[in-house]
Amino acid sequence: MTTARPLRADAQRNRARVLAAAERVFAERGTAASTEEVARAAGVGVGTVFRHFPNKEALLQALVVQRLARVAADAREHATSPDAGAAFFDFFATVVHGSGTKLELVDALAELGIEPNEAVAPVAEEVTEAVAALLQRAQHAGAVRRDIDVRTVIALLAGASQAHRYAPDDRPLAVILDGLQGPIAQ
Amino acid sequence: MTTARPLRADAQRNRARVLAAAERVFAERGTAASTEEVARAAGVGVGTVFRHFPNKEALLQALVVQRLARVAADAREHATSPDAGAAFFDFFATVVHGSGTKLELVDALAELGIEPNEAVAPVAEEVTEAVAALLQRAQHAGAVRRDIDVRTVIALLAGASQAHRYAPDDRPLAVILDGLQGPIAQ
DNA sequence: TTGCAACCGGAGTGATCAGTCCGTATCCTC
DNA sequence: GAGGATACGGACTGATCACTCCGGTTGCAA
Repeated sequence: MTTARPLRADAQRNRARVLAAAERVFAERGTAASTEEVARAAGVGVGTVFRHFPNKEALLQALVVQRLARVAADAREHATSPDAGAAFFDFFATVVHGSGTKLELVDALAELGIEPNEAVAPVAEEVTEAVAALLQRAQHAGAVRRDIDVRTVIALLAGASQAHRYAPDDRPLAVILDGLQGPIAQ
Repeated sequence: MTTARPLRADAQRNRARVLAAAERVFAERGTAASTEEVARAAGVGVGTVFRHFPNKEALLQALVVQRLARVAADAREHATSPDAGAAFFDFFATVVHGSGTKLELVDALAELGIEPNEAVAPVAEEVTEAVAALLQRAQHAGAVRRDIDVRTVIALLAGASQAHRYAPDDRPLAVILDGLQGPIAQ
């Protein structure tokens, strides 16, 4: 909890550049891309990358945190909508469409032998809470079936994003959204 | 199309051992695990691994082919069931449950910069055809909505498997299967 | 403006990994 | 069971990568 002095202006700028470059590079060439490649894309030396992120794992984690934070923000934005059902479904679609390579990173981390740990946990919590709020409201409004929980919704978010990569149209998403409303009443 | 002479007995045995070991090792430790680790797990020298599979990429591909072949076989098995709807849904659930790390490998290949190429294409075709047959029958029987195609089903198979990893119960699957039947008739 | 702490770049280091090579062992044919 | 073809093991090689280190640069406070 040591509140460090604020970064110097150039350091702040470089940190942001590295993060942005890392997102591009890892999305395009996979997480096996070298740190040097990231540095080059950021217009920065490798030393600078490692000064801001002690190792590659930390860089990957920072990326995951950034993305999860965006999802949480998306969820909170949709929370203000008057139509509870639409809010939930719009949010769901937004995440899937904007996913790109979003959830691959989580897998990448898992593959590297890192479980969602202390660095990611707080944001994961944030996401869970924001989605839970959205879900509960939609369920109360009768727009979403009542027999599922946040955990299931988040799993389906990951699943829908994955499906979207295999068939980049909206049909898989449509099927899942229909399923979220409930089984067809015979 | 050069039909090679059959492998010597020990070569055949070793090839199978390597494949089995590779499946275990890559599932447990990710595809970044070294070839030497695979060799050790197979009780074999690295040279033997590379004799059977010219490079790591080829080994990964062989694994993917093996798994896709299993899915195709599963699909064909279910094709004989008298209940077209149950056949389709049972098949879907079987793949998701048995997936384990099944579809991660496809991603792994993609991450390595390899698209489903000539080596994988024939099996992919097999899977597509077998699933298409199952789907068509289920649609005719009125068990599955008519506005989706094989492509979508396969994408959902991948998505459901992914979701299953995040929430290893049957709720995500149930949602997707419900969605496959159709939207709730308001 | 000056002085110094904070930051930068990138050559260098050690470790790891995919893939090769060849002397040795094993299988199979006759 | 002998001989030749086939396959094996594992030390070795070259390339690559994560990460370090330090001489030089830059931002900022006074």
